[in-house]
Amino acid sequence: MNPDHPFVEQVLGVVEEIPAGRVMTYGGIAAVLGSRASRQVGQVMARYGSDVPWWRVIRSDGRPPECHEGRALEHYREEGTPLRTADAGYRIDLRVAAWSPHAL
DNA sequence: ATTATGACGGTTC
DNA sequence: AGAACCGCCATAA
Repeated sequence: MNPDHPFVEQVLGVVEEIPAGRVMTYGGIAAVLGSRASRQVGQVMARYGSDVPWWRVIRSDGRPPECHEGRALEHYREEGTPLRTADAGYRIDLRVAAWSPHAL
């Protein structure tokens, strides 16, 4: 898997399309690319996600990656992403914040 | 080649 | 709600 791999470019392309305050799940992105390889999306983010709004890519649980949940929270507050603050940390309101690149 | 692991997801219990 | 399982595919050992 190198940066030139089409899958990588497509993933990064989709992520860049996500508007501020909105989010997309790993599986969602994989689905858009006609795949179910949500893990590959995660891998791509881990390797090449440094220069895209990675915090807008979350898990289907409505929580950002465990490693960066604190980091992501700052961005969410900054962008006004719909959050559902609960006792055990917080989670994104997927019902409202979920986004799809269909309308482009 | 085989096994384990990972910024994951969905189903089942 | 939480845990166990299986599916997915690239990488590392």
